[in-house]
Amino acid sequence: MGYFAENTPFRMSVSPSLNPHVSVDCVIFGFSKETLRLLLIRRTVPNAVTELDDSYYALPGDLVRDNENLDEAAARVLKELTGLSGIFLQQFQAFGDPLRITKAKDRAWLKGVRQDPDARVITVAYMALIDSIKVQIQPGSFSKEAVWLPIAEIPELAFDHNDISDGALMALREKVQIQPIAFELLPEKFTMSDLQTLYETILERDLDKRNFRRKMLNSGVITALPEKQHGVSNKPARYYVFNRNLVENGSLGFVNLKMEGSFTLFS
Amino acid sequence: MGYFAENTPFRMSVSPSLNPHVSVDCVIFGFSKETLRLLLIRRTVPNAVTELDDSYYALPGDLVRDNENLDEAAARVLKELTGLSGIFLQQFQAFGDPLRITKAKDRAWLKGVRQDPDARVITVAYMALIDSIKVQIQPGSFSKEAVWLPIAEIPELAFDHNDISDGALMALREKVQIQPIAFELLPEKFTMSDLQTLYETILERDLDKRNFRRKMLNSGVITALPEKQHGVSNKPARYYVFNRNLVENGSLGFVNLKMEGSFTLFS
DNA sequence: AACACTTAGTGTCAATTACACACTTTAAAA
DNA sequence: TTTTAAAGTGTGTAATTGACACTAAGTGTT
Repeated sequence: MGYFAENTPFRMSVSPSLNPHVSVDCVIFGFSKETLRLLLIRRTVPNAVTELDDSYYALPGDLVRDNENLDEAAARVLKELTGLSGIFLQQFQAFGDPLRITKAKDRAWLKGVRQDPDARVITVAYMALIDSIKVQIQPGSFSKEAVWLPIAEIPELAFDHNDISDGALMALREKVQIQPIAFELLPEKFTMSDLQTLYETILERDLDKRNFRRKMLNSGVITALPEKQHGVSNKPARYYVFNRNLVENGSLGFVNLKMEGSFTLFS
Repeated sequence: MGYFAENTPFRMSVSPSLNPHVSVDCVIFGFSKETLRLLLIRRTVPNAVTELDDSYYALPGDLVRDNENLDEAAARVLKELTGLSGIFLQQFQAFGDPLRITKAKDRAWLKGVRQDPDARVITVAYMALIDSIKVQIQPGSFSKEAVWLPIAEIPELAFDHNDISDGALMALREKVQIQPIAFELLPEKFTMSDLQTLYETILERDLDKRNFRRKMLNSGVITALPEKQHGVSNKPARYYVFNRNLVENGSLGFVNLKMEGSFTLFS
């Protein structure tokens, strides 16, 4: 019925198993010590000949393989680095400036690592939301070293990775106001204060405690547990869980953090 | 200061001027006769040997050139087809399934048109919002024929273009509820009823006339003109214009069509 | 000239939701 | 027993939402 033998996905003309022209990069968000953080890998430039440092940070990423789609490639990168799967991972933007890989340090690294270091590479950027406690950096993955850096302290990164992480942060701020996804950054059980601090951190503004609690509880996205904190030297806080099921089957609407000057249409 | 002569963007090893691995596709929305429409091109399959029709519809798109970024490529495709530039054009998703170009008809077309018809192509999809009156299909562009088809009547398209247009429609529905972009589908001057019908069409639900007017006027996104309709056989409607400046400099918040079950956080 | 037809345009009230605001409770530590 | 620190709780006012039906202003018809 066509040009191929049945069920043979076609793969020709493209080298070993990597597509040398398309990569994925993951902007991995975590939340600890009241700060939003990114998981970055440290690269060492092979036979560094530049006058600059011989190491620098980058977003975890990789070329896309011929037998996987973009989502799969991103999930693979995430899994190889953190050991985790089933994580919130969403494509948010493709970056394809022809000059995105022309910085000297980047080119030195590419020379040591790619067959065709001059090939133009388009990258599809994903953002992942992780409870950073769960992450155990995997040895033997593409980087020896990975670190959680507060978003306020991100240094100059490889390629256009600063653009990408900036874009991810903007996308996160917007999405968090529309869908209840912030929970992905917390452990299963969390206190109301944890949740509020998280929102305040992402949105960079203070929220009223009583109004916040009321909204969250009325909305039905979280359920109170009987359990409370132990061993804290103040009134122990109650634990809550996120109602994943309710949200996923869409029986719940969407979060709607009202912003300055917003307006609303209606039926 | 590096590996290249000053200001020389590097371009090597990649064939003539097209990147054979990355394309852009444009989902071009228009609004006329109270329906949302897509601008599609008709392709003819060269030396059709299949038992199937020898022509079919596709989204306008093209391979990305080596000297342009993704946005530029999309703008070029849009301009070549419609003659328009400066149009609302926003990237919304990359599609990269390895099997996206394996359908028989697609492959027949690729064989007639691409150097390496087997190469895997990732495509970056854009959505454009156009006042369809302004479009004059350009002769000599990559398709002889282009048509506006109501979204309810979109046939089976090339490649994964049905997935792409479905995705665009979903993205449009969401964006329209967050940012005042629907105006891009109307002429500069429009009546309140035009605007309401547009929203109703996109959202597929009825809105209350009086409440709609109140919201739109209070929000400040539109300004009334002194001018009214002429020659209509009923009470002539007032014209309004969209306040592009207000919206673009962000002095205005964002549209917020409230949905079933939504909730709001606050300061 | 009167009337029919069609779409534009307008106001109010009740219910809901937003937002501002301060004190009491509960535990551990001193 | 007192101190310290964070958790947890309620009310009143203002703003917004949403439901609802008639009049106004033109053209076309008789």
